[in-house]
Amino acid sequence: MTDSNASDKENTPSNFIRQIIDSDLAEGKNDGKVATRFPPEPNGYLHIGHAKAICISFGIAEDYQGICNLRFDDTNPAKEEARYAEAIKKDVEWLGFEWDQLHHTSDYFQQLYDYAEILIEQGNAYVDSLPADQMREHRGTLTEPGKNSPDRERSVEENLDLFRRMKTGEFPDGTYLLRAKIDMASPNMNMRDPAIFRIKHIEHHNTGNDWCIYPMYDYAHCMSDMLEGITHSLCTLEFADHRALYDWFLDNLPVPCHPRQYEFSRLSLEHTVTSKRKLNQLVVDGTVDGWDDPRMPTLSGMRRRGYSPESVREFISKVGVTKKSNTVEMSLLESCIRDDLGERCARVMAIVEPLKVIITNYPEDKVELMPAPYHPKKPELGSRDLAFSRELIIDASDFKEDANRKYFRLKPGGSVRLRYGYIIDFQEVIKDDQGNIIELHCTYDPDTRSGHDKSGRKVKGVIHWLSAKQAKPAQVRVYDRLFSDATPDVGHGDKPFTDFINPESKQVFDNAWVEPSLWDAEPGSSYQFERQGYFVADTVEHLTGEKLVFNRTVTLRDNWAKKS
RNA sequence: UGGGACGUCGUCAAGUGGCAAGACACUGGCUUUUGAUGCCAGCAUUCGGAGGUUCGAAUCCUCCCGUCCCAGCCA
Repeated sequence: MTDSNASDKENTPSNFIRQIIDSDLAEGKNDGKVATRFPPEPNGYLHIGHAKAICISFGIAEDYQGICNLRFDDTNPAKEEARYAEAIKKDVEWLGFEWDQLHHTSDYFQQLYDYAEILIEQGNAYVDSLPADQMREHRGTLTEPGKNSPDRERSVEENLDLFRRMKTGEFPDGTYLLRAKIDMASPNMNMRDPAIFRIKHIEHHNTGNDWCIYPMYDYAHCMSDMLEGITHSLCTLEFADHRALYDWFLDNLPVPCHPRQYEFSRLSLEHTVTSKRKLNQLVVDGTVDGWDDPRMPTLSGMRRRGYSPESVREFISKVGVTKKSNTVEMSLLESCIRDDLGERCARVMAIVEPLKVIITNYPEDKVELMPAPYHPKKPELGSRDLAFSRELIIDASDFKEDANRKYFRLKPGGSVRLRYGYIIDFQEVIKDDQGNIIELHCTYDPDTRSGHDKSGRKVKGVIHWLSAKQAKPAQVRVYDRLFSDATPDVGHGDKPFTDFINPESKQVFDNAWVEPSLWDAEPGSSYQFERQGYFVADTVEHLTGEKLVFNRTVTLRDNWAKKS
């Protein structure tokens, strides 16, 4: 490693933003410093798209030995709440990042106000009394220039007087508006005399009733970046048109530095939606059980689903950073979590849909202990003994009455190996009056005990199982994609995205059973249920040693299921 | 119809004038007491299209086509 700027850079794929920073550093800009920020509005929960923004800004700060601030962009008290800010902090920390400074845009309200007076004194801002609807008419359209407001040539003295009276609360909401005086004919709509401060007689979660005028995003954002000494202000593509305005404020005001804004494309994921408004709708409509429902692409939902922060960061790294609109396949995310969990999770036995199996040639009260390692490739994870007895439970899907040759689990006339146990041979299927399968009768082959096989028998199928008497009851929730369509909110004309909700996105199994070792499972701990997938003990409803509740994070890859 | 941005494998994505990385997905095969994992192999004669410049173009130029974003006193 000869590059002095980088600590971990070689582990992170480069991208156009890092190339810009590299060349800025090479030119000696910003005294060789790199400062970024993550500026969420505390009006909702963070989702996987925000994870990308977080990883980019915090990741760059880490790799270039710079700083990254967390800043709550709280300029609209009508929508923001302190509880969201708390949730956001938790999510950022969960992802494994530490902010350098914690700020609120509202901390800068006084400075923002003072700079606005300078703008007025310069003749670069004016107080407008145009009602909202007329202002819209004056703005023009995408192809037609706008018209100047009648108040545009108000004197500096009058503007200053009005602005100060706006601040003191003399006027009701919507009566006056401070606007930048730029160009009503600009082809860039953002430059047609944009609003700087509006009147809102609303209590702010951070500043209380100190203010009744609040700055707009475009003004507050560039100025906050400047006040914090941000060097690279990284945001998503839809703000590209705002860059001209971002620069206009900084170019016209007497400021000590001029941060540069760069835009990257937002992340979209197949079979879900990433828009706070739509996610909120799912919560409000009761489609999901809350912002942290394991089906939600929110970070709190993914956490509850069992995604690890490492897997999310790996996913974001693999997705890359470009300016191209993109929609990533769910399979990439799933492969990241399988990789991570597969490496470190204990393998355990669990039965989601039980089917009783009686081993007819096994003594009534006999119990044998079968040693079973927790991980096939990591002996250091240890092992436990599984009880084997006359009455067993297997998964209903591991028996099929009319199975073809390709099906090599249990079937009439067939044999199967019980993992870490014996080979059993099918004898009889027992049904009730309605023809429902009640239980299976099988015999075991004493010569086939796992690790002590004297029979030389080879069977193709291996299934997981539990001894009925020792097993612990559990609830298992099986989650699947929230939407059946890959892009529920794109390309469906007038059809709302809610038309594509997957009715089977959540299945609850109340009669599930797990091996005794899971009695001690802590909330939030992950396991591989052998042959099924990765599951996590629910952080809300799972009670260690009392009530077991597991959520399916992701299935195991299953080539056989795909083919059939 | 104005402005901004973008078009490289099914999905992401390297590539910055010298002869198309990688990942996921997919398809074969080997190993396997998880139909898992692991391993091996295959998978863009072509970069939205058409011209042009050049010994040489995904990279430079011209025109065309397509997609996304912008008309909040939201961020």
